[in-house]
Amino acid sequence: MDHRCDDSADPTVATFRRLLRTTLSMKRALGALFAEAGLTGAQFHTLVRIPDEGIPLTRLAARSWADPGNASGVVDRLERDGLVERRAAPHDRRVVLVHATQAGRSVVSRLWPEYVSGIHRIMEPLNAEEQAHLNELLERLAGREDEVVESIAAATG
Amino acid sequence: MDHRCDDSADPTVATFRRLLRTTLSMKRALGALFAEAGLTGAQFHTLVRIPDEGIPLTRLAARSWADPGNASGVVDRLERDGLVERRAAPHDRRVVLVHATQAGRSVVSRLWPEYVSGIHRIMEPLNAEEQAHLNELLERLAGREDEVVESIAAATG
DNA sequence: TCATAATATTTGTGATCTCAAGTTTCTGGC
DNA sequence: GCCAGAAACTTGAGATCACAAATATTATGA
Repeated sequence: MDHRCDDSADPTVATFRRLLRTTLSMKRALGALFAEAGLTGAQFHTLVRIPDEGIPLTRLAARSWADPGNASGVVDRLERDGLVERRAAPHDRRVVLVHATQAGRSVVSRLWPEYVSGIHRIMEPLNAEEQAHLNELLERLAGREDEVVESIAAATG
Repeated sequence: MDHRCDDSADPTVATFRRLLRTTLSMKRALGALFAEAGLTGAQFHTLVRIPDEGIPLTRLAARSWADPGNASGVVDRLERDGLVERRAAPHDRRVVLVHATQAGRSVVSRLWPEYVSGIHRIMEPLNAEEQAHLNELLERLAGREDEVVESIAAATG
């Protein structure tokens, strides 16, 4: 089926595939960083998005681009490892507020500089102007979806 | 920890996050297309990479950017659904050649045009020149990694 | 007030994914 | 010819992800 389904014949498909491929290899590179600290990428990205005041689980899920059901599991494991705790929300008994523990905060503080420098290393082949251009192109591709998600999240809290 | 870990303060981190975010939403959009045919994205991308002559599983894994262990499971499920079969390789009894069945070929033939048009719809916000530029930027980010993978794969077969 | 719709979370299923063994089968060197 | 080392797969554990069903709670409208 190669003769019929040759994506390299279509530059748009080739670009799309390169987008997936590049992103995947970047995620793998960063994963090694998290692994040193005993975290997964999902756990780090979830933990990092918890504000000091705590946050409803569903809103946390939106902030980390995850399904609420998935976020629940990630929080389970973070809680098991003592990095996070669930507290009841005073105004609404349906809501579970997720808080970072002291341990969780310190893990993030320790990992954050490495995370940033890791990303800088990954993005190094592009200068600031090119990165800005990349950002603009991606922004147009994503459309307005993140604003939508963010507005839903804001309405929830 | 928001005050300390504000990614929007660093344009490089923001761009990186946008890359992850955009790619994720694209994958989700395409997933809906595959679901109609009873396939997952991994299954489609694996199936599509099987040449008519068949291909060793490890090399197929490299072509679909997957771990061999991972690809083995995907092939399990494709085989269960009758889209693929495993055959012994004549020259090396360690090797399992993965072949697409007639059913597998027809699924791909049917899905391929929708796949391509779906990608074109996703990439629509960018014109050809912008897509080419995006491709070039991503290519530089990915470095030479895919050439390396491809060369390893070629040496294997 | 009360039935009903909407929300917030959890739980369960099926599929991936990464990584680390474990098994069988070559290959190269002595 | 024999054995250590490499290669091709498979299998298993732990975690994620997409999705659907179930539960608890709050908000709404007649």
